[in-house]
Order: sequence, then structure tokens, then C-alpha cells
Amino acid sequence: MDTIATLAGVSKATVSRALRAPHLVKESTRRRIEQIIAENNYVYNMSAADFARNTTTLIGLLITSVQSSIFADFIDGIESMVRNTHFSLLIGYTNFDTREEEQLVRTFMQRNVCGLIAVGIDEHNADLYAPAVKKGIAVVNTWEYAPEGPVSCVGIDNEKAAYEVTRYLLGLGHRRIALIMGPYAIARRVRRRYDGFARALREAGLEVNPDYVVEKHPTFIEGQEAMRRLLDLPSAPTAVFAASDTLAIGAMKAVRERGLSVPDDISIAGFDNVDIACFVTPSLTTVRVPAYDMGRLAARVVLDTVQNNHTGLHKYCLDFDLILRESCRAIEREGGR
Amino acid sequence: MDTIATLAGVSKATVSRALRAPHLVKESTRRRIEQIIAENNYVYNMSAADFARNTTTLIGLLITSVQSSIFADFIDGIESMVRNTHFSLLIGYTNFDTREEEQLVRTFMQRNVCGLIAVGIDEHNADLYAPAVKKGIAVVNTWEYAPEGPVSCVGIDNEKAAYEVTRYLLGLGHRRIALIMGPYAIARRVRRRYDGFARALREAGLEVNPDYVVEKHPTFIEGQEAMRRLLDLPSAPTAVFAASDTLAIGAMKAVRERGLSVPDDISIAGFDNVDIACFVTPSLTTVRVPAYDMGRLAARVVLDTVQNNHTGLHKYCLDFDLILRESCRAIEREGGR
DNA sequence: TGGATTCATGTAATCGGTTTCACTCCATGA
DNA sequence: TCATGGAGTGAAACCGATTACATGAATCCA
Repeated sequence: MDTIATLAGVSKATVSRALRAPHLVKESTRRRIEQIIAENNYVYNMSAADFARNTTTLIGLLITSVQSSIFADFIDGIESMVRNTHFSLLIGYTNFDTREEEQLVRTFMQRNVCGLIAVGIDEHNADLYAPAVKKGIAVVNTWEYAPEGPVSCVGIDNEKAAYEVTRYLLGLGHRRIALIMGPYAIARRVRRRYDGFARALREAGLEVNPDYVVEKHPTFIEGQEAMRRLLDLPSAPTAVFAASDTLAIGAMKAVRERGLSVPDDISIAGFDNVDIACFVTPSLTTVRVPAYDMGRLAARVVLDTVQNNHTGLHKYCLDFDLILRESCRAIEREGGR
Repeated sequence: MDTIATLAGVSKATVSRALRAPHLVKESTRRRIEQIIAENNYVYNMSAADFARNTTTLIGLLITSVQSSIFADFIDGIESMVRNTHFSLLIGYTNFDTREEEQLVRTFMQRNVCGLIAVGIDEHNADLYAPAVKKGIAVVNTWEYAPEGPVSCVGIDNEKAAYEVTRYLLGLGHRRIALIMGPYAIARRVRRRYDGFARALREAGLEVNPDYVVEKHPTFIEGQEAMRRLLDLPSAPTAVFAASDTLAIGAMKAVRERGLSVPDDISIAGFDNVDIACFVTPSLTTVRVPAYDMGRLAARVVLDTVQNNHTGLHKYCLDFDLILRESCRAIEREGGR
């Protein structure tokens, strides 16, 4: 930059301004500087700038893993906001492990990120993010709408969504309804889905049968395993609410391998509406989670906070949709089994 | 750090060494420093360190998008190597767009990354990475094994894989074989798959029918569209090689919606072996691409180069496997249609 | 026992931007 | 005509680590 300054016959202060605050520099000067920069293929040193300004244009993302495809949508959304800005995205996996999460937050703090986007900041790890908040970093939690939480959030009402799915299954006449979900302890969003499921049953005068609640990591294989276990029960469920499409699709396979049919013998509903949901047979009844929009909005909250110095918390609750397809059917024979 | 130094009764040079090169500091001193750091919740300023050392511990990743699930595996692999190191992963989407790629490389250079991992550095954009190579950044191309390329690479022999799939379909008696693939111009790995497909046909005394080659972006929907087009042909193919599982699964839906059966009426083979491939009905015959290992290895090449100052190019060719499942079948009726 | 070597640490320059403050110049309006 | 103010720019301090070099102490070997 010193070289550029000399060549342009100005001070490096002016060069710096020409790049970061062009409105402070005379039009002609700015153009001269830009030309000289282009001619001398000078590379702006963002590390130096970050250091001098004691902040960066890095946004840290904390996510369990990108495997679940719904998370890919989410990242796409974030990326679409970040693209064409001078911000960049740092990605870190928590692997469903609080230790890793601590480690990542620490790393991101050391890297002086200007924002943090997380999937699942819960009550018990909120204080993990407290130093970041105190430092003025824009922290945004996603997936679960938590109006009372200590950080900004962009999410949906998971309890209500699960409630509505369960209500739908009840409305089809099902009484023996099982739930396959992510590990209960893992995240508030998971617990909220359980809550919604339980509330719908309760309101219908039913109890939650512990045998009908299976906790599994959201993969196809574990969905299959969960369903096998349910099918082995003396009184198998007639409907299954899988709290992710991945689990649902795995469960569908388990049903097929027993020679049974979805939805004739067992109805299955999913959650997420990933792309594949309408390409499996039967196509999957599920809840559309606006993951892409959630990502966009979360990124926007960060950019807003940073660029416009917009302090204060943002709280967004996005809509979900119940998407009815072929995998659920009204129960025909009255009286069960 | 000055504060820590004062409290510990040493110079900040010693503090710095205690953190970055512990072996240079006496055991007792190091422990005292560490304790004081813990007590005073000091946050190491990586920006400052990066600036001082004129390099970073950031690795830039250039990828089209993480949508294709196979890329999620890939990133998982990278992440698994990066985790528990002091390196971090910067992610950037190229969106199948060379402009974006240029922009990203520029940004990553400005951010002073120590390594770049890319999916698809081709002949025509190799010079885009030349400045990075010249600067000493570890650049690793992935997916396609290119022994003669100007950068390190970790990939598979896409030509051979496509050749083997096509040979397999020919071996089942198919003669009217179509190819659905990503946009031809997009990447060498795509062209190589075409080459392998064409070679197998040629060796069997067949010509590539231009109507049988459909270029689509790798999504379910575009796979469905491609298959519809093929089914509308006066002489539809009896087998389809889709150059990604996503396309294949989309194609399977198009077949079903015409009331036809996979594999009874049409055989379909995919590429990638994504998780879902064995959960669809029929399960998908495909090529296993070792995406996770590719990611791990690519990251390892970067870390090796940076940590051990290991210059020179690394070239790795990984194995693929043809995975036979239910979606392909020997043709029964001789003489076609 | 003296010289060489190694270990442990301190001193101070350095990295390349940003930003505050000061200054000049010129247009404006009373 | 002169005070005022804004636009445009420069000088220089500053950010917080790293690291080359220097120094003193301890250890080793002949």
C-alpha cells in the first residue's frame, strides 16, 4: 500500500480511504489510485486491516454437520446473503458435542468474528455465548424460535409444527402413533417437537406410550433401526411421526423390508421437506421448514448489526407448512390391529 | 498479552512462545503463564498473530454448493481433519460460475489463506490459481485425478468409472443407453465421465446418439425433466446412466409417473453412492465415490504442506467401486422395443 | 577448570493497514 | 473583506502479536 501511495503521489492514508471509504476521496484521486492498484496487481491485506480495526468480516457458523441436507439449504441461504459482500463464512461442526461447541466458540472469538450463527443455542449453553455477546458480536440462534432467549433468533415454532402433524395423524383416525426423533437431550428444538407431539395426544385423551418414542440420530440407517424396533413391538403403531425426513425415509425402508406397505399398513410423516421428500415412493407427508430463508435471515441479522451498528436483539418466527403427500392415510379398520 | 506477561513476571515474548512454541519455555514458566491466562480470561488475538506472521491458519474451500449431499460427505471429511487443529475452514460457493470463482480466489488471497481446496480446477481456470501457487499457498484440486495438472490433487478416475458403469449396462444386454450428466462445459470431471461413456459404447461397436445425451444440473427435478425428455423420444433408451445419484433418483420418478418400472422397463445407474441411494425403491446401482476420504486427504495435503513445509505437488488417485443394487436388470426381450 | 554448547528469556523491530488530528484550500454568506 | 465550514489530504500513532538477535545461566566435555 505504501508502494501504491508513492506511485500515486499520495499518502497511504488516502489509499486506505480510497479503498474503504471512497466518498472521502476526490473522484480523480480515487481513479488514479484504482488504476495503479490494477496495474501493479497489489493484493489488499485483509489480515492487516482486520488487525488494525480490531474486528473482522468473518462470520462463524456452528452446526452439527451438514449431512442432513436441510442444513445444506440453510447454508445456501447464508451464503446467498454473504456472497458479493466482503464478508466470509467460517464453518465449524459441533458434532452434537458440547465440548466441540465450546472449542469452536473459543476459536471464533480468537479469530475475532463479527458474527456467530448457531443451530441450537439452548438454555444450558447460552452462557457459552455470553462472552461473545458481551464483546458485541452479533449472535444469532436458529431453528427454534425462542422469544425469551438472550440472543437474536430466527426460527420456527417446533412445538406447534409437531402438534399439527400429530393432530393430522389423529384426524386420520390413528390412535397408536409413534415418534422417532433426535436425541432428546440434544437440543431444545427436539424437545419442543416432543412437547407438541405429547400435547396433541393428551388433548385427544391419549397417553404417550414410552415404547412408542424412539430417540435416534437423524440418519437414514438410524431411522430404519428405529422403525424395526417399533415393528417388533407386540402392538405396533399404525402411524409414525419421524421428526426428520431422513428418519422417515429410513423408517419407510424398514416397513418395506417387512413386506408391509406405507401408507396402507403404516402411515409415516416426516419433518423438514428436504428435496428428496417428494422423490421417494410414496412421497412423504412432512413439514416444510424454511431452511433457506432461515439462513438468509440469520445472515441478514448479522450484516445489519455489523454494518448499521444496529444493536438490540432481533427475533424472527418464520412460518412452516404441513405438506400432505402420499405417505399418510386414514385408518380403515376400526378397532385396531 | 502484555498484561499476562506483567502478571507472570515475564516478557510478552515468553508468553507468545508459551502459547505457540511451548518447547522453548521452561515447564514451570509455561504452567505459570497458562494459569494466569486461565484466571484472567485472556483471549488470544489470532488476527494479530496472523498479521505478524504474514500468513493465516485459514483454509479456503471452493465448491459449487453443498446441496449435492455427496459434497456434504466431502466437507465432513475436510472438517474431520481440521477439527482439533488450530486451522479453520472458510467456505465459498462458486455456483457453477467462473466469475464467482475468480472473486472467491481473490477474497481468499486477500484473507491470506494458507491453503485452498477446490472442487474442479480445470485447464481453463488453472491460471486463476497460479498467483496462489506462486505465493506458496497449498492448492489442492479434488474429484478428478489429474496427474499432469499444475496443482496437487485428490481425485478418482472419472473416465474409468463411467466406462465401467457403461460396460456393465452393455453386459446386461442394453444397446440403447442414454447419459444424463451435469453441464458438459462445467468441469473436466463431467467431460471425463462423458469420455468414459463414449469409449465403452465405441468399443461395443455403438455410436453415441446425441438424443441420448442430456445435460442437466445435478438436482432431482432436473433429473426428472431429463428422463421425461428421453421417454418422449420415438425410440426411448432401455438403460440410463445418470452421472449423479440425484439425477438418477429424479429420473426414477419420471419413469414411475409414466407407469413404467425400474428396472423392469428401464435400468438406471447413478454415480456417487450418496446415503439415500440404498433407501430408494428400487435401490440404486451406482459408483461409490469416496467423498469423505477425498475431503480428509485434501485437508491432509494442506496441513502437511503448511506444517511440515512440504513443498512439491501431491497427487492421489482414490479407488471407486461399482455398487450393484436393484435398479439395473438384464434386458429380456431381444431386439428392443 | 575453561571454553563450548544449550537452555531460557528479554529487547526491540516489525508486519500493513486504520484513524485521529491537523492543516490547506476554496466556496459561501454576512 | 473576513469568519465559517466543508472537502481533501498528510503525518504519525496505534493495533498485538512474532521473531531475530542478544544475553546470562547452566551444563557438558576435554
